[in-house]
Amino acid sequence: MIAIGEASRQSGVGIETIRYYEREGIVPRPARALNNRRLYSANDVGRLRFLKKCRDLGFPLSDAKALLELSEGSTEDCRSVKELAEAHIASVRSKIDELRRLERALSELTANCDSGNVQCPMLQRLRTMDEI
Amino acid sequence: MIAIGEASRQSGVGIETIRYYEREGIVPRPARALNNRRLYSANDVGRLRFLKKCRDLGFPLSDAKALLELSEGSTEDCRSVKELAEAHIASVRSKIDELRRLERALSELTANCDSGNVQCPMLQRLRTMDEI
DNA sequence: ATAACTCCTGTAGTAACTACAGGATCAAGT
DNA sequence: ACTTGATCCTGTAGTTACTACAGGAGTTAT
Repeated sequence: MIAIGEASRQSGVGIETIRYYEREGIVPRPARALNNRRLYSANDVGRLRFLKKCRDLGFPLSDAKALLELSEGSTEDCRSVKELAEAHIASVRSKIDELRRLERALSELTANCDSGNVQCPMLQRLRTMDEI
Repeated sequence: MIAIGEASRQSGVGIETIRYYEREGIVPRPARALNNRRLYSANDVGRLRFLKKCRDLGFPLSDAKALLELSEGSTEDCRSVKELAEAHIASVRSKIDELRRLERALSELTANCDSGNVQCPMLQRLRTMDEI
């Protein structure tokens, strides 16, 4: 059983974040030492690592929590997992599309923007354009 | 001079958001009618529309504010505008790259995830994988 | 013994809004 | 004149997922 700092090091989840997950009920309350300090098992650290990976993959915390629960269920409901993951993939793809449109719009805006102008063409377009 | 609801309609910026921008000093305080209601000029609406476009383009509000101020200066500093815009383009591009990597990782994770499994391969990988 | 470290609780701050609560005022219809 | 519904006001709290203290207590190393 290790202290919170070591659990943080081993899982990659910040100390404050671990306590936050506990407050929010994302992870169960860990054991406590006699001096009231939190004590984490290897299992607890595994949970934190799992959450870290989900968050790194961009899943919202609510999804990460759901995946963790699915992962701890007796029979893992693969379909639910896949549904969550595919919804997330779709949202990632639509974000990519959106950002690509943005990138193009921005590139066009800056194309004529040379220093030395008194009237900046980019600002002018921003003032007058109708839609992005 | 129009009321806040009409300014909201004409600019596309929500009523609460307009008041928020006022509180935050992003836009100047508008005139007030005798009954204390806010009154917006065409100029005020123009400012809101400008901010809306910047936000739609993904500029953080602080950048949107800076661009608005540049846009209202006597000589528009095109170089400052371009710098802001190019930094933003760079951040958009890096977000796109990140999301692409994410998309690939997610696609791989779900590839073997067929319903009916008792052990979900995606969850297993999430439990054991080292890095995303 | 003292310094430096880690831990505790609890609160507040971040970005950019959004959603009320509780009340005042206004416009339109009867 | 009166009522109904829309709009407006201020002020506060909630959202997401943390992050950063403040102020105190216990632990470890020299």
